Amino acid sequence: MTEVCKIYEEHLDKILKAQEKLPDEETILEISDFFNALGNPTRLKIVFALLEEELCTCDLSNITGLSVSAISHQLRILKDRKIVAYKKDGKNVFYRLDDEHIRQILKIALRHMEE
Amino acid sequence: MTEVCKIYEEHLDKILKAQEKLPDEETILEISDFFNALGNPTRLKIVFALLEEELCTCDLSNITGLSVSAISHQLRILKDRKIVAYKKDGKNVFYRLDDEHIRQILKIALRHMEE
DNA sequence: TCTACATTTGAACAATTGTGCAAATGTCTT
DNA sequence: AAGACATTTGCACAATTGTTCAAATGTAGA
Repeated sequence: MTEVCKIYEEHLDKILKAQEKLPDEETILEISDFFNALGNPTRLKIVFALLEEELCTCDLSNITGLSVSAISHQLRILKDRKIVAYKKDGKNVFYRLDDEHIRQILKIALRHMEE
Repeated sequence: MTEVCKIYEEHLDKILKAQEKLPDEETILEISDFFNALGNPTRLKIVFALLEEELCTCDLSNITGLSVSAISHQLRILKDRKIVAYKKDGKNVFYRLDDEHIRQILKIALRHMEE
């Protein structure tokens, strides 16, 4: 950052208070990573598809029309960010949503969109 | 996409059902844009700062330590995605969260992180 | 062990993104 | 009208991202 604007005396309080209340950098990064995971059409489609029932990589490829490889790469991201969990079954790997929060957030996001 | 894996006979039902239930492309893009807006550290900091009270571009620059220009660019994105609203007051432009859904979603995301 | 197929992985590459800089715009005060 | 300062905007550039391809790995069955 180069440019710095003047701090109004009267804004100083707000600024210090806001800075204090801001979550620390690490928390910010965790939460933004979480939203970022949902902030991509392919990954969001995967998550929506998993709302109903668990599906394997191949199913998700067929559902979305994307290559198995592309799906697998995105599944890794969703897995790392604790949005999906998986279970191996023979040659297949079945993915499911990792917890109830995901469903809640999707529901609110849908409601938010309908305005 | 090049590689396509075989559809299991027994998975065909799941696949068709999932495809049917999937929101249409436009909705997917809208929702992923929404999450994407929150999925960046700078923008998320702005949103957290605005949880308490409305702030102007300059305040947000001071709070985050980023240039006024960088903040302004990110505010435009948050504005376009209906996450923040603004009001002009003389030389200043004050931003605030646009609706209650944002607060709800942040609350759930925080809870999701605490596990 | 060999074959078939599901999945993952790493490299490569185009596309997108986030930031700072400089210039433009807007608004208040003198 | 001129100066001061907040904000926005367009450009440039480095960094990140999403996809494909090719190769590697894993697993079941002949």
